[in-house]
Amino acid sequence: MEDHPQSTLVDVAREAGVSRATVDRVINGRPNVKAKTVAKVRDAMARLHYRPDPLAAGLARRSRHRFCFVLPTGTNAFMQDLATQIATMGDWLARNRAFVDRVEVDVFDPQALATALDELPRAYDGVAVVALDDPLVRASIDRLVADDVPVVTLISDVPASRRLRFVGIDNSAAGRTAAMLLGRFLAGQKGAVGVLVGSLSLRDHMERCFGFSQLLGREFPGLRILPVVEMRDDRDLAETAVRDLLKAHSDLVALYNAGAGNQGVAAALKAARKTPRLVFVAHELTALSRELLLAGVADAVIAQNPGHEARSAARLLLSRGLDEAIIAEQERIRIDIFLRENLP
Amino acid sequence: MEDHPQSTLVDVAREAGVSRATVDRVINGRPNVKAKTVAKVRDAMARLHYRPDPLAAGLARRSRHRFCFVLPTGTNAFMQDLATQIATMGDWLARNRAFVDRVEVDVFDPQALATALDELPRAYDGVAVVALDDPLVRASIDRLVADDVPVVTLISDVPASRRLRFVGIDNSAAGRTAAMLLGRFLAGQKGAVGVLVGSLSLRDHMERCFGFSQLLGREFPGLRILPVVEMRDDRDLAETAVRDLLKAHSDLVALYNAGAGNQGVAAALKAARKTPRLVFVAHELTALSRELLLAGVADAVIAQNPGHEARSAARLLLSRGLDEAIIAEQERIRIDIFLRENLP
DNA sequence: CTGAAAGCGCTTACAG
DNA sequence: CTGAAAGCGCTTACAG
Repeated sequence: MEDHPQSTLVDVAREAGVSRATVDRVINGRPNVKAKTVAKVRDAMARLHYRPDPLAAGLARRSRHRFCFVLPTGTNAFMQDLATQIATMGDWLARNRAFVDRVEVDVFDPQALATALDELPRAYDGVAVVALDDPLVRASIDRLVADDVPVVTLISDVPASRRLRFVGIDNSAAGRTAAMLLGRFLAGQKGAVGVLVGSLSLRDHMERCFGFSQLLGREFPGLRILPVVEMRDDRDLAETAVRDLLKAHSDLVALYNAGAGNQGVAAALKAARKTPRLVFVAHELTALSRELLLAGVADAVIAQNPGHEARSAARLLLSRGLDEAIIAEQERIRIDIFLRENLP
Repeated sequence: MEDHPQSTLVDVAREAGVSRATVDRVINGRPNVKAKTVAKVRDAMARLHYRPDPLAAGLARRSRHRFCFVLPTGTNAFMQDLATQIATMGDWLARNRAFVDRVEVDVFDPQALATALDELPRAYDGVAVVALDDPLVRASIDRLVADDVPVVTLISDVPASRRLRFVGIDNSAAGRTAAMLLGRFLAGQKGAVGVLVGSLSLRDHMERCFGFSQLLGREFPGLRILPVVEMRDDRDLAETAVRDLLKAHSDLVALYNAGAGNQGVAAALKAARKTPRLVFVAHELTALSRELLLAGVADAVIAQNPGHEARSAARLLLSRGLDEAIIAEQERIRIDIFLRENLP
């Protein structure tokens, strides 16, 4: 059992022959200390292997962290899950003197999102936003950052903005993953593949499509990708879209839904009663997609973990406020693949 | 922007008309307080929405947490990764006044592991152990727990023991997942399937085999599972095993390695140059398995995240020491599926 | 059964 | 440029 002796700031002060206030100045890089004194203190710190206690510092500073999470309105199951996860981490955050507010905005309206961001009190110590890649939104994010409010983008990125970081998955890779599974599950079958998205002006949906087409085209030449259908993540529009695809293409063998609205897709597939079943790959683990997987309607679900993403966003903002290092590996959001067998 | 006013213990003392020491007694359930006083304090706490500050409490208590992680010796890449991840969280732990030591033992020797556990200083505030499901080991774990040292099992469980919790994946489900992927990738092809493990007396390997056979037998009747080969996670033994399988079964179409030693499997597959390629599913994401995936030698890798597991074990032990709640969802270890396309 | 006082390791005015 | 003193929110002996 190893020893872990901790020397304190007082020990360093004594060793260096200065006061605690001076040691504090050196540790925190505050001004007005003679270079010679700085050196003395640094030496003492090194000799004693001093490691400051950030918890005590936080207490003395009475520091609090207020964060704001900006989420899209609506009943999308994934976003609801995300909201729940944010609420769930409240206790943990409170223990770290951190608090999060939530704001909801229409995700399909860049102007509304930009305004919401502009109206955010600059007293916030950090903002996490499910963004829209739009010049207006980008400008609003940059204004926040200019006002010294760190911003992380969540789920959907605005790469050109000055956000601290993007918390989400590589959506092109997610699309490629979907294509690989779908292609291999079809195993040589030839035919048409339908692709649905909420909107091609949503960066994440667009990137999934891109990755999907890219890989399918390269690896599975027997499969023909049909023109992408936008259905605004609406289950009725999705249902109609799938019905139309089935009607128009008798050789339809598979479906990839890069957006929400799986309820509609499932309804159309059920009504069609095609044999052999179409291969169907969807996104996000929800009560519904889980059911579809168990029922054998969906073959695979590509997912990201909203709990992980919420905590990661909070940790990043917190680490910024506390000036602490992060564990990079912990903040990498993975592309999850779920089959019926590895459902959590 | 919401307000988050915090009342302190002093506020509660004033409101209840008692001293801080008494409030402290009530908060922490210490004895020697009149029921009436307890009630007064409770009321005041409720009125002020008082929430104790665990960081300040930790400071005043000068509490430190010493944990010990007991890992298998050897050069197994996954275990090395686990060791690295444990080291990586040192900084974060230190900030929380926690420290971890590491002990290494031969994983194939129950007696050695039991002795190592018995010899662990009872001053530890928690132990995480990559266990062996053996009566000797179980008894040693139970002795630790009896001595008031909480234990979590890591990666491989001892379900009958009194361990606080198991940090790892559901290995039967992992085996089923492997079977599902392998079966679907074969897509109707008939033939023999080879299965390798390190040892059937390792609970995790055994459970993977079990899940694998169960699902393959049920869902893919065209595939014939060959008798399981034990190769002690040794690359040379693994290579020989695969060579033998290839020689003995001309209809071998797929391979599942539930253990380590993928290097040997890959070498044998390479030497055989069979067309069409065998479908090969392996476990754990390592430098090698990643390469095999990229090279198209392995079709899928079933994995667990050692960084997540190390942090989860530490969080569980820490939450025990601090008497704090955990976020259950965060401590669930997922069965990861990696294809070439979603490699991190 | 209860409280006054000192202290945990650091920071913050304030004085010089 | 530097230090003495008070304080962050809680706990710990000790006294009564």
